Amino acid sequence: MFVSAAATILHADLDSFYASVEQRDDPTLRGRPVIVGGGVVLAASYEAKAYGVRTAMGGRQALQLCPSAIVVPPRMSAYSRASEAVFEVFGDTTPLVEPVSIDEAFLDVSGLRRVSGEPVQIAAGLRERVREQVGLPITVGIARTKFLAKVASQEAKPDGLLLVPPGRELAFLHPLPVRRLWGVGAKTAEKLHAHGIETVAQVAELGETTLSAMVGGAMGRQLYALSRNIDRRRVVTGARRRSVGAQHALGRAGNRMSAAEIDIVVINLVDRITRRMRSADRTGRTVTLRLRFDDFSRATRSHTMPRATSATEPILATARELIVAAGPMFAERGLTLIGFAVSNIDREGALQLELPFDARGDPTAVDLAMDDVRRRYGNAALTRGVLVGRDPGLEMPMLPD
DNA sequence: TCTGGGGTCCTAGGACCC
DNA sequence: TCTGGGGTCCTAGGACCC
Repeated sequence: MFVSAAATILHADLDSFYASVEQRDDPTLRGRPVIVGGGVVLAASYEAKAYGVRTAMGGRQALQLCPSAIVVPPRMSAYSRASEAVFEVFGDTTPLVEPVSIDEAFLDVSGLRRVSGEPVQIAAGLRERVREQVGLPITVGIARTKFLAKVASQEAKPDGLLLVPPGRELAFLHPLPVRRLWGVGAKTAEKLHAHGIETVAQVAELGETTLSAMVGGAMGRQLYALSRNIDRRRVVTGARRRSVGAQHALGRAGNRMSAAEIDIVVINLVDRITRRMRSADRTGRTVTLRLRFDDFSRATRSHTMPRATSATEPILATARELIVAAGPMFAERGLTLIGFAVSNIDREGALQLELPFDARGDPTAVDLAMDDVRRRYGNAALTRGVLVGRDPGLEMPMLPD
């Protein structure tokens, strides 16, 4: 008989992260409803959540629900430092850590049994250390799959620990509402509700074809798998960012901004983005302009440059071209937000070799460079690549892929 | 009721190439 | 002369997540 694997995937998720940092740093906020943000709620303490306050809710509505709430402005650098400290604890627990966001991660603790004990003990120790060393509450879910570990941590919040034992998975999962399935938001839930589907159990009764007809191909396949707890994704380290972006909400004032004022915003955004790209040693080819208007409708415009870069100048030039092309929409629809993102980031392992000579004329040098790449990164790095010389017109394929 | 800032992935059409 | 199918890349929009 098939013997099921043990539950060794942890999903660790800090509780009301920003609000918890504020309560940690200011004792007068402890035990009281705290809202981080202003225009919108970025985070709410559990005391505020008890009044119905939710993340992303408008600030005014939040205060109507909870008039006694204390609103504090966000301190992003404090949250970054707290996050780093927590991830240090993660890294001490196991080398297999996959960050999900600033306040959550997956940890694979298989193979640690002899050194550190059972996953439940490891998780309990992790919670204790985060509490003692960083001063923050954290919830951990444990299961055989990433998806279920995440569902478990959601169920265990706040300040909890929950193991879903192998064999008990579907009994745990099936009574839950469809919104708990990863990727099911308001729209998809609505589509499912329209067919009378409210619980995961009801999703699991449907075939893949039926589901795909309801919610689209990829989502259908995903729902089919998740509702049966089929999730083969591993915990992976070192995943790379696929885009770097920044945005700025203008509010109603956006309507009255001159071209020069808009240009200042554009310069600022591009500068922030390219600085981050350079410090992370990333380059990108596609610049996307994101716009939002009075009625909250959105538009995007993008342009792909001939070569990946992190230099301010070409990215700013592209950004300005996109702004000029989109200009007519501003007056028409009332501009309220400008954002940019640079994507098409160099793939992991993809390398760009800069050779200080015409590579076409010196095959030996190319061979040497390729040998160097092989030594440093292995053959996998050579499946595809581009050689770039000092002459911008020089670009030759290294291998046909 | 009023809505910030940072991301990921999917879909679909058109251009272009073989 | 008239015709097919497959693949990649680019662009725009949308849903979702924290």
